[in-house]
Amino acid sequence: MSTDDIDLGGLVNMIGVELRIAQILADKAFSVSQEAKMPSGHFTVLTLINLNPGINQSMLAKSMYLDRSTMVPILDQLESKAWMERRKKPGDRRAYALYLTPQGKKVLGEAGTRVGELEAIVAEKMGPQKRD
Amino acid sequence: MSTDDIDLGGLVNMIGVELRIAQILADKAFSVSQEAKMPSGHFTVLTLINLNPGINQSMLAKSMYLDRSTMVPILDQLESKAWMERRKKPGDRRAYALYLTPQGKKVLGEAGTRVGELEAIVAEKMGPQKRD
DNA sequence: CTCCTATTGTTGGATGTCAAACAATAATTA
DNA sequence: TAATTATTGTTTGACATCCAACAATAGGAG
Repeated sequence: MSTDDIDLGGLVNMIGVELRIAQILADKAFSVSQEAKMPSGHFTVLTLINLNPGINQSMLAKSMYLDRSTMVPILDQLESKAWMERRKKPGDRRAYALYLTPQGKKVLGEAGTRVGELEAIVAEKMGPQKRD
Repeated sequence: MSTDDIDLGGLVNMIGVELRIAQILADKAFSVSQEAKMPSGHFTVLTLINLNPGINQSMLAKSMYLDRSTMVPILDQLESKAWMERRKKPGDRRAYALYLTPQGKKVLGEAGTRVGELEAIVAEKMGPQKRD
């Protein structure tokens, strides 16, 4: 019995399930191909900080649809690699202002060039009907 | 500073990120609206067993793009609710054959009627460009 | 038949995520 | 101004998921 023999019924047309499968495939393709061992989420974080220097953690989390608390260990890791840093925000003693370090910008630049190609591969892999 | 003010750069066009956001919204809408407190994955499991009576755990996991090991606790829960059962498979002493119980079919039927409406709501919420 | 390989379900460890609670600080209201 | 409410970053606990390993069983090669 191969996977192709399974009756998916109306399930294949349910939007939630479709999206779920598509996202899993996209994530998998990304992590497999990325030799710079950076989770896809970390790459997104670096990109957003680069585009929005001084952004705080809550806004960053919101823009990625992640919880604030989820952001904390991610930023801890990126900061321990010295790819970005938390600076105290002038005018709000609760918040941090996030900035990429020079090393962070360098890493982001190198990884970024590969992502364009990868997206094309993922799009191809999903097939035309799913991508559309 | 609202979320709308964040510069997403080319990120919005990256397929992986788009899918991720779409799926999160879909899942959230599903779980919020579902008064029968069943995670969306559990609903999918019941549907697939219903459509493929006697399917084994590995095939089920494969068809949902989940690991075999992930399936175990899900089935444990569904079985403890007496919504489906593991029967010994004749001819293969390693595998289980999965079947819905009468209660399981009843629950699935009730939940199923609501899902159609929900999918439409999710599609609406995402907006036409994202859905397409 | 006998060995070797593949498959099935399971466990345990690692990671990613969320939700709830918290203290510190900011913003709003009375 | 004083009191209340909201926000920020963090910790903790609960899940979901993956991967690697395992024992039991099945299938194939010799």
